[in-house]
Amino acid sequence: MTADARYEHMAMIMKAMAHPTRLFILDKLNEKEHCVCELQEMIGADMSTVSKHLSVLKNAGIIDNRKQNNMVFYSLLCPCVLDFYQCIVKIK
Amino acid sequence: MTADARYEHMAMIMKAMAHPTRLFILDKLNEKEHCVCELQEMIGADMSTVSKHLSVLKNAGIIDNRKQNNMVFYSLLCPCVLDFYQCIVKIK
DNA sequence: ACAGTAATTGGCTATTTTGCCAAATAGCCA
DNA sequence: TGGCTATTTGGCAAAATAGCCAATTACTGT
Repeated sequence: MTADARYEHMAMIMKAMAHPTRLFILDKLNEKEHCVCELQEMIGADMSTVSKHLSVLKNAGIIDNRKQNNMVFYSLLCPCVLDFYQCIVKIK
Repeated sequence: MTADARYEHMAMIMKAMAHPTRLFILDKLNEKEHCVCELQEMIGADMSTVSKHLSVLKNAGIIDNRKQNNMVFYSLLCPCVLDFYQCIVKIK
């Protein structure tokens, strides 16, 4: 993997996280898995909007999902992404 | 600071980092400070483009600068932002 | 099969981001 | 002052992103 490709890959993952709603979602999934409707309730946006946020995180490889009955539960694959929070609070 | 404001703030900082060129810049500044012209040489883009990338990082509070003669040297304020790299390489 | 709930997808518009060029600013040296 | 280099800023067009609505898919229970 070239250096360029590595920066592209990292940027893709960071871009996936770089949204207030998606950071909120990651925080919630760090506690336990949630279905889309639970997250929608907490966020208050349209369900399609929440679903699209989730697919951004899934495409980046940060979260995964499983189907149960007619619901889809999402879970956090890499809890380490949240370690970043400690660094960020030190900024400014 | 409300939870919403915290997510906004974190997203702003992550968005500032979420670009291949800006991640490259942070990597270089982690070794030592650099002037804009040195970074431009390494990156190969227009100097105005590099300057704008730098101002995005500066506005986010991640880097700082100092003037020396007619050059501007940039330096990394929060090396901890690079700790994130170790987490990202584990993804996918 | 039918109705109901959960989720995703397509389409659309508004907003933001990106990166170039050109112009403006600032500091150096002769 | 004038010319040179380094940097920033404004403006613009292309591309990406966000979030809503409507339509579709999928699974449940009757």
